[in-house]
Amino acid sequence: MENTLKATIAKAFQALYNTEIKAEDLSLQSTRKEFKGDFTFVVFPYLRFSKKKPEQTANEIGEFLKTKITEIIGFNTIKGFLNIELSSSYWLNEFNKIINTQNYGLATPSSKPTIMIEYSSPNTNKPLHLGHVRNNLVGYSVAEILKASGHKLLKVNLINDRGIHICKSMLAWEKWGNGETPESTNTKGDHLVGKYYVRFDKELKKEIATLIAQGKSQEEAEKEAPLMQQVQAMLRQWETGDAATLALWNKMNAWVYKGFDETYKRLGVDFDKIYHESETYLLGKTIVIKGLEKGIFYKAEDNSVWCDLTNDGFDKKILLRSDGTSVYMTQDIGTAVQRFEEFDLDRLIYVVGNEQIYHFKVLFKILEKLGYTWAKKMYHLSYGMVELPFGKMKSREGTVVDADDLLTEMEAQAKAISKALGKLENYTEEQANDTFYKIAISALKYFILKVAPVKTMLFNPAESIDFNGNTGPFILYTFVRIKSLLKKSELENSLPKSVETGIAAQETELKLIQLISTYPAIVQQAADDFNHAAIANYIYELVKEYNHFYHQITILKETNQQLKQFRLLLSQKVSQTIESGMKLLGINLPERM
RNA sequence: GCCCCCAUAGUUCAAGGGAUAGAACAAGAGUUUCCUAAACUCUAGAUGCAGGUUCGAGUCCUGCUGGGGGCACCA
Repeated sequence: MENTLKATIAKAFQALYNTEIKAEDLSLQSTRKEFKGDFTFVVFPYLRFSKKKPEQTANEIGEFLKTKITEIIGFNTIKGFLNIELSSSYWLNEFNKIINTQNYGLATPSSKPTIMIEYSSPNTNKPLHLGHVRNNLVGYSVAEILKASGHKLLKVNLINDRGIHICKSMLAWEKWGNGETPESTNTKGDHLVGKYYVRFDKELKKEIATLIAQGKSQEEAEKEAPLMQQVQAMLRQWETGDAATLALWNKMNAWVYKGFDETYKRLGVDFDKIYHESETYLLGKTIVIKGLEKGIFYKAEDNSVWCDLTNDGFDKKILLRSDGTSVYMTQDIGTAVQRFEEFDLDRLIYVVGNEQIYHFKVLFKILEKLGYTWAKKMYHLSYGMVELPFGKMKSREGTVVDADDLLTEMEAQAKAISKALGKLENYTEEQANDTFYKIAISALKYFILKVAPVKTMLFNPAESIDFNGNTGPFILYTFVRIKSLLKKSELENSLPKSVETGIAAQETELKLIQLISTYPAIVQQAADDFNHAAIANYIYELVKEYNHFYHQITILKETNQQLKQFRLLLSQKVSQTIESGMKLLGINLPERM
């Protein structure tokens, strides 16, 4: 219909004002809800062709459209806005098309090229906190949205399993651990390792304070602290492949992986491939050396290798240390090359926090300088920090919101509310717990994903477990109410495949059809913008409109069978659209709550 | 010092250059002989400042203010 309207408007310009305008250059928008109409055409930009007043121009075009398109039952013009009103039979006909479309709103799977998306990328020295949760949820959701838009997706995780940070936990465990294990302490492995990371930091600070008291400067003290010296020695031992160090490293990392797996499972995220930094950190060196030979990079007097980006708006960037070892950038160059060699990728998306914007700009620029044409296919999907009402999250200081604790707390809250409302009677304990989990995880995911990725967001733990308002549980509630309605109707599986387009549909019903009809475009837009918040906001709008409908319109007691069936079909399609959209956010829905 | 991002009701978030800037929470007032009241209805309340571009600016440009982040032989 939008295309028909545009084509006809173009014809109107030809017929009325003798002006050639391409139909695809015209833009239509949905009429805002405070005005009557379905689609709106803004005439202001075209007044130079009509040479008439806005309202007159709009009226003339409106009249032209009305005579050409039978579905138009009327129009109104307010200033330069032409609001086109379509008949209810048009919308009911649209509805019939929609309910007979398989996987409505989703493009054919794998009909578009492959996209690789890297997300999560945790360090193995501490458990996941709220910042990681945002990363995981954003990465997973964007992957689902891109899949829905037709792309084939490769979800990958690069685990940062080596370096000084994990050595800190290892050293602290050796010194003060007394052989503790996850089993002996009944602690998740990542939490146990994190405990020693915090311990290391605490002990190091003590040493530094002592040295400063003895007259050293801050800088000297940090360098000379015995713990610092020891941990650096440990990293060197790791790099030379010292058996005992590697054994400890393997043992503690295994604890962490087991813990991460539990958290990933609980968050409902997964990966098609996992990379470990311990296996990739040497990559890139030969590429850098080749670049050096080609004169793209240069060597400093001390033998360190650099890339001069001062003509590209960046600084100079070191690529190999004077001792010949790699840095973070070197590794990223290597893994990028490896990935494009291994897979035929249309895009490579990195979901990484916005503190690394500069790093990725430099990475992409260096790859471009090296002559890789695929460098322009790389994209850094950055997201803002998660802030807390009481200050910053610092894992070394223990001021974090731990991912596992948060989920547990939210499940308890869901349970308390359900109990207080007397819901879920005659559910088994297992069924009830599954429902509490679904409610809690929906609250967390929706809370985070309704905010656009670029924004720094504030996470208030007290408010986040409030299940009223624009929240996941609010959407879940609407969904289960529809489920209950369909069940009670006893017609769920015997509804017709179409409705009579002559029935008297109410305004709220037509509004719902209209909203559902925009779903495919919303999915596409969200995919183009990598923006899960567009999906979240859309579902919320749909749910609000449905709740309005639900309160205003009688369904099961409607005596007109055609109307009753239509309302049930409409409810069913709304529930399916909610389910489809929520799946793109990684949220599964319960049957009852 | 240089660079990047953000700035919208008391608070947390919306708004593909378009109309009277939407919600939610918090505040106040209502709605259950009726399909799940975790709902619905109503009231009050906002574009940091100064210019510019445009028929039209929360949105684009410039400057300023405020907040965050980045500029390591760390990752």
